[in-house]
Amino acid sequence: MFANAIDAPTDSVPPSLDDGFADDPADRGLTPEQQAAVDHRGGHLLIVAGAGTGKTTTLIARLASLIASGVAPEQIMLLTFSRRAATELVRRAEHATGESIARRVWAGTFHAIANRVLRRSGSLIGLDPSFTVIDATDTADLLALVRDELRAPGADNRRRTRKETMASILSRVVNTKVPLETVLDTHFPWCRDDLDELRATFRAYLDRKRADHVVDYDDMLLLWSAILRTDAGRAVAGTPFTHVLVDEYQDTNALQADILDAMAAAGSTITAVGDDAQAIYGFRAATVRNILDFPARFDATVVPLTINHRSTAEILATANLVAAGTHERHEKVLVSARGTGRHPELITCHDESTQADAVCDRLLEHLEGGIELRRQCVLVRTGYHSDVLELALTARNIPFVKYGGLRFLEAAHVKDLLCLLRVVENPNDRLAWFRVLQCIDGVGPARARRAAELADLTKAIELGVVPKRATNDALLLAEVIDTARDEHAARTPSEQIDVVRRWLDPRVRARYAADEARIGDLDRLRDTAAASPSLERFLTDLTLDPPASTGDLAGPGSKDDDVLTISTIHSAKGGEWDVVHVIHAADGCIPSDMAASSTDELDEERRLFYVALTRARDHLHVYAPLRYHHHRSRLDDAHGMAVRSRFLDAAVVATMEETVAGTPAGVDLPVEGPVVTPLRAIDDALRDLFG
DNA sequence: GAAATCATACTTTTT
DNA sequence: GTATGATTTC
Repeated sequence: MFANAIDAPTDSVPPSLDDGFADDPADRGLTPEQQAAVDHRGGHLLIVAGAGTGKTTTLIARLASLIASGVAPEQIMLLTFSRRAATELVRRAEHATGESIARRVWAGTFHAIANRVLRRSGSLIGLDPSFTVIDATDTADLLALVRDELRAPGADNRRRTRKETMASILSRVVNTKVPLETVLDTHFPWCRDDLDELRATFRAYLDRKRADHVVDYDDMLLLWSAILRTDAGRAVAGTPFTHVLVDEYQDTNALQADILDAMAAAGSTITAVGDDAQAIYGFRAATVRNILDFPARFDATVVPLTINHRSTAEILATANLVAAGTHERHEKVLVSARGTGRHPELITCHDESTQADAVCDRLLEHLEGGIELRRQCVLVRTGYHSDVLELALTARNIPFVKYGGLRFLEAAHVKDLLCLLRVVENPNDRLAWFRVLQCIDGVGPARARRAAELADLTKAIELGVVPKRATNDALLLAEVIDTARDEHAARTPSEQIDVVRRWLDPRVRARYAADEARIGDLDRLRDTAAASPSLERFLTDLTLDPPASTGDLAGPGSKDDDVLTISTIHSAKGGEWDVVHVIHAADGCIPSDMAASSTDELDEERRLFYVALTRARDHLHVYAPLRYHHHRSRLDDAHGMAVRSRFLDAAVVATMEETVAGTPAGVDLPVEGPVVTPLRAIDDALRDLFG
């Protein structure tokens, strides 16, 4: 999955990104409304595409149509939400046009395209083109690092803003262009007292980033936008593109709208596609205003797509009712072109493990009915909601891949390796140095900071920053880095990884538990690196397109197997499945109790639920467990009572078929300990009798 | 003075 | 399972 969609698209087919049509769109006719969107010429265009209305199909057809009417692929920029979507779009457009356009169209996420623009034209604004891209956790780490440096000795020991929170605050400021003080007041009131320290930290962070030739996610957009605001930049990165197509426009932010503004000013015609009812990235400073204001801001033609080709009328009826509860929305009712089918099922489950069993039962029923696992999907609000289910699936030998919620790149040993590689690639990267140096026995934060400041390990050893007993170890590290960096040797990324691992592996084994599994992770990284042309590309691809599923790094083999998909709702955006199982439809899960404090947040949670429901083509099962384990709550280790999701109000439930799994609600069972079904309890009692 | 170790609290969603 | 703060050890 790391192959760059821009330059080297893969042939791998993601589980499902069909959006309205299971077959190739070229084989089907377009509806009149779709055709209108495809044929539009002249000015900017907004396609308001409700769920399942064939948005992707239309976008592909428009892309193909533009090329057919003489637009060179090089003049087209295609901005998508995920790299997976970009790869898939281009692949299908290629099929539709019969031309080899994959290497010619500029297709990718905003961030991936920004990377390409910055590598090429960053020097126009004084950016070293060999910069390193850092991810959100690096941003947080770097913020913590510079804050510690700023902190006066003997300062009070009050609890300070968490580093991840600092990163969120900073990101919101950058992406919304709203002043820090206002952002604190509106979104982070509990950090208000930290205003001064935050201001100073953000300034120091900025200086540090620039000095180290390091670029974070928000910089990618910010600097791209800045380049487009120079005459030279516009000439190189703007004017050459006569058409810019943007997918999922409802989930873009103010900065991204600015970029489109600049592209339009440079002469590009913008086509935006999106659905305000599916805006689910407000937490990342995306704003629905972008899509609502698009027609006025760009003086654009609006073409709505209202015919749903995906779901049965019953599923759509339920989803429409859920959407109707959103406070600020555009009135819009989707009409199904699929005809009638089964009613969505609402399964009230006694508890989490009953829920897991109920899901497995239905999965297998559908499988016997001829619907393969790959045509089914389990959707969750947060990654750990599927923990219990995953155990049950494993126990029943049902294979699955999980999308989203994966923290592979955040595992300590993985970060160790990546930082080591970053040091090889960019000697200025002091955050990477800081981490790498602490892998040396006898070097902690204090020494690491001083040595990182020098950004030169040999010099640090000479100056005695490293304690005597660690000198040999440090010399070995310096040698390994030099060897991997040696340009004359012209090593491949995999070979470079092998070189640094000669030093790193023994330390990973010594330092961490479950060391063989961790070494295995490093092996898999090594293998994926084999596909990258350079270390820089490997590192950049990894941060811009982190492994999204458990299968992404697993290597070949699973491609042809019939595998179930488990996904967070966020990661399922744009996907569709014949059968969809939405689990944990309980208050506190959906909506998440982390996001239930304001109307806006609740509306976003409701849209999230709507997105989940509208992924289903034929069968929709919604599960509401009445008890579940609060893994991470203050009621630690207690089984809490759950209430069915507030989005499942009486009117919505009336459109569904209600069933019960496990012990009916209201029967009092032991709250603690393993919950058993009555039959099992009887059997257990018998077994006791048997002795 | 700095590093290693222990104890405690916290854990949404993602480019 | 991991990040942070306090405590002990080097």
